[in-house]
Amino acid sequence: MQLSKRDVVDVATSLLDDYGIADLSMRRLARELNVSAGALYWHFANKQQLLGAVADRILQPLTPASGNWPERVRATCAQLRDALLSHTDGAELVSASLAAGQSEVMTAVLARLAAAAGDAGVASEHTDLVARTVIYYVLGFTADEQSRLQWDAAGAEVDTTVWTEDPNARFAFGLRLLTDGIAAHSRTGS
Amino acid sequence: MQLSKRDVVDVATSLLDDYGIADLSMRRLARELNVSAGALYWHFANKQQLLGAVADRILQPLTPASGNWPERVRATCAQLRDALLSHTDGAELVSASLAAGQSEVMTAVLARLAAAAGDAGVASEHTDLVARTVIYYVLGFTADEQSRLQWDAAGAEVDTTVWTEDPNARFAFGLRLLTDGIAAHSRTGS
DNA sequence: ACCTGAACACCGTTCAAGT
DNA sequence: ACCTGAACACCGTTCAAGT
Repeated sequence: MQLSKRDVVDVATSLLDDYGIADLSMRRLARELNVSAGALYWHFANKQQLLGAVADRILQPLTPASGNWPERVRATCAQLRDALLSHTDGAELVSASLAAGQSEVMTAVLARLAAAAGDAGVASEHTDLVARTVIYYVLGFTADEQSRLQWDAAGAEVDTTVWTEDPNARFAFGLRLLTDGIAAHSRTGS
Repeated sequence: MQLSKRDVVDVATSLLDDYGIADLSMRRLARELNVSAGALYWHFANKQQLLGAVADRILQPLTPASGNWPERVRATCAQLRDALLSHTDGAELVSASLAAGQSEVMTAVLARLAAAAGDAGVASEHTDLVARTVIYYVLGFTADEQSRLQWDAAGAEVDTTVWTEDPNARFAFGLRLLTDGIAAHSRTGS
């Protein structure tokens, strides 16, 4: 049976879920697919591009939100965080793909957030930066949260000093900071 | 001559500056130091820890700022960004070390920002999150900026679509979003 | 068009043995 | 105490050759 891009990405995703990003190698993926490592390079130019396709698979569940701009920002960020938390090292993988410019879905999400910023009254030359700032927050927060969750699941007694509050509430609080900041920059208020 | 931790970190930093993080390997570093690769493991438990030491070296120039809380936040962020931009892949390296919890200086910076948030009137159970949110922004923004700069220096015609504005002004604008958001959460106003 | 097999040029980490 | 040398178990990528 011939190898399809879809098969490759599916198996890569399950490898990611089971063993994490550090063990997601081209050679191991090829072995899992019963194919030689070189075969993957017929379908993908390099590993970065393959990881970008996995990132897009992870981000598939994201759909455009409706409502006023703060609702749309909150919904988009919540969807993004949920998608990242659904896969081992999801935040790390998507961050890397964003940095490499290899995720098309991420580009669409950025555009969605920039449009919301525009509706908030942010000047057009700044909407992209506002969108990126929101994304930096979601990726940073979720990468942190996920590494703690995974450490924890691995049986370590993570310091619970002041980390007692519900992660959802913490996430919402940090996001509120950003939406309040955006509102302060708008011509019309929230 | 005996190998000292300082020598190792110094040479690692110059290797980083000259060839980037992808080429900063334990074996290459050992070669540069005229030592076997195994020797490094007498001084550092693993690569992550060594990279943490390099991160701390990069962050050495950071000093506690003075002034009212928004001034301290701005100064700290400006210092951080400057330090990151002074070394090839600086933002990427420090981000990784922060995630791994291997940078002591980063812990100190976080504490500084949390204190500023406290002065802004943020409730004590949220100051750490506010500090982290600011750090996510600086690291995200600077990693973006640096990858564009380095792509550019490598001779590529990066799309200059709406990217025309001064990076310093863009950085300040995004940071303003955050400080405005913090001010909105304070009991006392800015 | 799609894939294999072998090669190239590397990795991080460990550890017995040496000085 | 500090380091070497060799080994273990891997990497990403290329490319002539096969079907």
